Amino acid sequence: MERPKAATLADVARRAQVSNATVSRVINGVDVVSATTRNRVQRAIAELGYRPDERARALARGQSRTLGLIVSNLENDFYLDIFQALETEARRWDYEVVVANTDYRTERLVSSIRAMVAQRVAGLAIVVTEIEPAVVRELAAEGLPVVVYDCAVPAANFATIQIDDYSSTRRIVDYLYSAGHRRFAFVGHHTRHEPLRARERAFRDVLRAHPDAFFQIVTDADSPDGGLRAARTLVTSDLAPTAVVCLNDFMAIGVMKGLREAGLRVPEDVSVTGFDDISLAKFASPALTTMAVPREWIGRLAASALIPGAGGIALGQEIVVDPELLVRDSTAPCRAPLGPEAAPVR
Amino acid sequence: MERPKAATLADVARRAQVSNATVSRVINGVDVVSATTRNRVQRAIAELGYRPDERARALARGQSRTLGLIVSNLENDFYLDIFQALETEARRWDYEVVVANTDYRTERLVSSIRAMVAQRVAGLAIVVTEIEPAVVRELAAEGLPVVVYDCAVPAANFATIQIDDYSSTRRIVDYLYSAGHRRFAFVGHHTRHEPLRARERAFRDVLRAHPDAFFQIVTDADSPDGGLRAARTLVTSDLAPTAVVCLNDFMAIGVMKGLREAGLRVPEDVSVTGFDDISLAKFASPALTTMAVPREWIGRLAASALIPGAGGIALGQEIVVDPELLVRDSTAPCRAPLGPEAAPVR
DNA sequence: TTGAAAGCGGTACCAG
DNA sequence: CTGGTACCGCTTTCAA
Repeated sequence: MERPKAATLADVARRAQVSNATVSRVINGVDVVSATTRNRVQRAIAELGYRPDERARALARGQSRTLGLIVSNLENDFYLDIFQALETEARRWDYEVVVANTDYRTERLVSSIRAMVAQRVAGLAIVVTEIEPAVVRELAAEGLPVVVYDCAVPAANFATIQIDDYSSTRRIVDYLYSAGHRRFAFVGHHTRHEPLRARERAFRDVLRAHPDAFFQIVTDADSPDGGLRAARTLVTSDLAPTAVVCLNDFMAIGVMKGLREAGLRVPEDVSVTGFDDISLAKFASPALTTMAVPREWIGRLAASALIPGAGGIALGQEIVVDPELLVRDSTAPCRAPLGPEAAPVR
Repeated sequence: MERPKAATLADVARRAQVSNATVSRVINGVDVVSATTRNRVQRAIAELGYRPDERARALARGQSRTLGLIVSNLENDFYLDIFQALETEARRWDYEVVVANTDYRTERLVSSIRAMVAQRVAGLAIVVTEIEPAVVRELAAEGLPVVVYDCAVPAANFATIQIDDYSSTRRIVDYLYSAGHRRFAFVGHHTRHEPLRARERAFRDVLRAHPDAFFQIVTDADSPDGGLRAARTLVTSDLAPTAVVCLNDFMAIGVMKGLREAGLRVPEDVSVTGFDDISLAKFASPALTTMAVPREWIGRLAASALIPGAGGIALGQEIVVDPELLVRDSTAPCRAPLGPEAAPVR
């Protein structure tokens, strides 16, 4: 039982009694091929169940029609949504897209980039938190069209999509503060990614400006599980925060679970906020107050920036998106007695 | 600003003053190349930033090292988990994997299959609900190694991973019945996929065997949103079910949300069950009682079946997995007064 | 309108 | 141990 190897263009040519060139012509619909010849070829194609080898075509053409996307973690809907949007847009232009998952590991970022380069993708979108200037610099030299999210890289072949993490987070904290909260917690995940650290920084900066506000910061994995563990830490802390600002929705889901486990009600006892507005945010109970990041738009934009003629942002450009605060049911005015019951951490 | 095209093997050969063959040898680590030559070549490779073109390699070798995976919907963690597991296993054997999403549409299944064939993937895993014998039959002729989940296709180049949907669902319903429930609802999604219909059939069969049990069936999209809408239907129905059996966890999340919206408590007022045991099931509130399908294992198995020498199941074989019932917090003994308050539907 | 042939970037067999 | 050289499957001049 040998595996029958697929028919080739030459097989078709032989069967249709024409040259390879002619078969190629009808496949690509170029030149003027006489109707009779065309029919003969098409019949041969059908009879043989012939499918052109895309790899060979790309090789011969010297250009591929596939885009690469590298993300940190598809389990986080934030990344998945970007993938879907990117793919939808790419498909419109008859491009394919291959995804790679880094699991937040720089080594995998590196190997994924290498793999993409080896596949000779037409363009590469990088949306990860573990990005490092050094690894990306290598790409700049490559000359490959690249778009990176939330990480400014100055290079002629790079487009950048930024989001103002700092002021977005300020908006969240301001909102919570004016709702009367004074004891805060920030739940983040380990990362050296500057834009993400900016969320934490904004949190700190806002609260430090208020002499009557106190806060603590806890860090865990970027997952509901991480959020859950973080919440367990929070509930046993002295600060007893009434407002928990989460780095993103993915962790917030776990945080709420952890709070509930401890018998605390959201938002009656504790307010919780997320970031991203993943679709699940709506289904969390209660529905999560969050910052809506337009992932759909970002994905499309990235694709069109990578596809020549798709009218996206030009390489070398930088664009910044502005998220919107969505107040849902996980936040409420503070009902706790004013003033800390304990000393603030940090 | 022209995009500099990547260095080729020939460039390296020229720079290192050796033949193409020798460069190829050091790249592949085959044959014995003298240390000095090897060094010279490696230096040239480094200096040029050379990366072998994988497409060309695959073409020349006559075999690719990438696996294809086609799923219905990556947003449903069930599929995502399979993807991750498959990829993990594939990576172990130095294979890549490309995923395609069909969004439950047969047309996209067809075009995805064509695309995979065109890419000349080494093997293809199909895990979709919209599978149709006709489209798959085309593949059988292709001779491509294929593994399909939950859809028996007799062909020499096909491996099949089955799950006993019927008896698994029976187990769930039996459990609920013995917990005292008598008024049931089944929440499914539109599908002609036989194995999925079997879940509904099992539900029906069990309950029809109990003269004192009543039930209704509602159908919507496979998503939390679909579940939400289904729940809204349920709460306004005359039957007022005390136990809701969902086709899967993805929908169950929405169902619980919908029940809560209507002021019903889970599990005090209504018990809810899912199927799959996606990671979010744990984070739902309350934690979902569900049937654990070993996706991790399925993904690995699929990969190894497709990779020669990986020791997976042989092509032409069929294997059935046995899910396990996980009783968590979304189900409880029935507290409602016995007997239906309305006539059963169907 | 159609065919011959030279690549595209590698691999691998055969000599030397 | 190294070089020469036919391909792999398809595209694309260049002529006919």
